[in-house]
Amino acid sequence: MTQSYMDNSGGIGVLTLDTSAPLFLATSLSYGGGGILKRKQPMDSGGHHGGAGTIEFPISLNPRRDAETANEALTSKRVVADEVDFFSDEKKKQKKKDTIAASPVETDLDLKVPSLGIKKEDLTIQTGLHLCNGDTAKESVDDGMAAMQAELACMNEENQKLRGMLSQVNSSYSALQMHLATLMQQRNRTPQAHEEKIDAKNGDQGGARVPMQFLDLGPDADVDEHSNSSTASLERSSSTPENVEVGSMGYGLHKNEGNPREALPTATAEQESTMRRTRVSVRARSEAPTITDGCQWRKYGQKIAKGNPCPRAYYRCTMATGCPVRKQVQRCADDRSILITTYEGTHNHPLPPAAMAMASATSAAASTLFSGSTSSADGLMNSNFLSRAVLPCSSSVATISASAPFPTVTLDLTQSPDPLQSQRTPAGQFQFPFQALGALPQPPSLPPVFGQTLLNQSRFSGLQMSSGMAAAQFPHPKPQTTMPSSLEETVNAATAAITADPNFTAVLAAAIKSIIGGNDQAVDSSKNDNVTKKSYSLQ
DNA sequence: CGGCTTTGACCAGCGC
DNA sequence: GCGCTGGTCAAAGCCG
Repeated sequence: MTQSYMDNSGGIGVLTLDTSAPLFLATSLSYGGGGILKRKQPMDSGGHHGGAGTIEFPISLNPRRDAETANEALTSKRVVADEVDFFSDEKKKQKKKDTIAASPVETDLDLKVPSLGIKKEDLTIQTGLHLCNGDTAKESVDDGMAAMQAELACMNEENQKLRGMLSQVNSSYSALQMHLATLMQQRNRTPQAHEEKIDAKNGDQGGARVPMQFLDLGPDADVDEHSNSSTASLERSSSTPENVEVGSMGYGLHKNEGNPREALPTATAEQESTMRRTRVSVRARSEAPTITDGCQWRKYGQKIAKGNPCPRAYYRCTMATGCPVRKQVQRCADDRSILITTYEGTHNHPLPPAAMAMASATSAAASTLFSGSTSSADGLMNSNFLSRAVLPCSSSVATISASAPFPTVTLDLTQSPDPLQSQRTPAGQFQFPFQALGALPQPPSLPPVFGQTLLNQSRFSGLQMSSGMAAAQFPHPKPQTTMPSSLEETVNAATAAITADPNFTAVLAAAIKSIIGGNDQAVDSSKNDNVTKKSYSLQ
């Protein structure tokens, strides 16, 4: 028996459950509201049952929707089983009469599924019968019933497996979130010591203490209340998952004008200056002139740069007067379909959730660059983790260039094995994957924020796999007790990163905020028609 | 009419 | 010092 979990990046995916158990009836169950639960049981031409069937139902990339859909799916599968039982009990006699019919029979039945809240009239079951005539028909009916019983047993077993997997993921999230919370609390307990370190560090410079913060997740207007540390932001987000509206809360990436105590990665003035000039380059495939990053930009110049026939366009942020953020957009000379967007500077104003995605990503990348020695193992690890946690939706690579005039972090989103991962909108516009990530509300049963991060990680790490790859990677998983190895590795990597580098919290916070940031686009994400499928195989 | 894009000019940094 | 290059400015034009 094979289960395939197929996902897409646009909000609707398909969970396919392939069953090798022979089935007699071809049933198709659908319900309203855009969802589809479909069981396909292909029959051979001779009318005998055989071959693998598939059960498909939609799964969104939306964690909350995923959880809900998964629950629905589990419930729906029971519905299928129940209805098949119902079918057996109530219609069996009539069914046997109908088996003489030579062609498939489609019967619409009104169903009552109170647990799903589905209107009776929206739920129909279509049953196709492929039967032989004569004496073989009765045998086929009996075989079919037996096969159906076996199928029901298999489905029940699958339900248990899926529930086990869901429970496992939930527990993993909870454990990791607890770990994160513990680390955050430890960090909060020692701000004074942290400040004293800063004082000692600046003492030789005449006591002039320069607020150093590249990554600032707090709002301008309310520094005290929001205590613009990523820790506070993270905890607040965790504690109030229902009100996670980054934009409305005034969160944005901007230069810290306030309390140095809240500076996360402390740095020298030289470093600060360097960080202000630090650039984050995003490579993505897009037919659109620019990527949709949520900010408002005004073009102020265009140049033909040396070595690239494609002109380089210069934009500056116009969301607030005096915002120093600028970006350069240029197509790759080697591959014109690749759009290279380079961001520089930090916003001095709150950002809309959609813009938080990119801003957080770039800021996180830049912070990663300066979170300790970039040449150290930590730095490399963080960069590696950045590419996995901040940009888990693709096989993106975060690289740091020291040869450029200014330090440049390059996030390559073009190396996905599946070109659809580039999140192109129907209009061909590229949307930063974070928006797809951020568009995902919290699963109700999962811990907020961090759990979502990991959920996204696991989801998108899966997105990198083709069906074959997935099958190869998870040939015989044991869903009751283990989670996918990629998720496990990612969790381990996250844990190691957190424990290895205190500055990583800043990066992590930005990454999490990135994912939270685009919540308002959750609806839009479902409009994405581009389907990127992943597949887990359960044997 | 305001906002935006286009585009040539200007400036600064850097290497030779 | 000169030339090259990247980056920015600002006037002109376009557009809704």
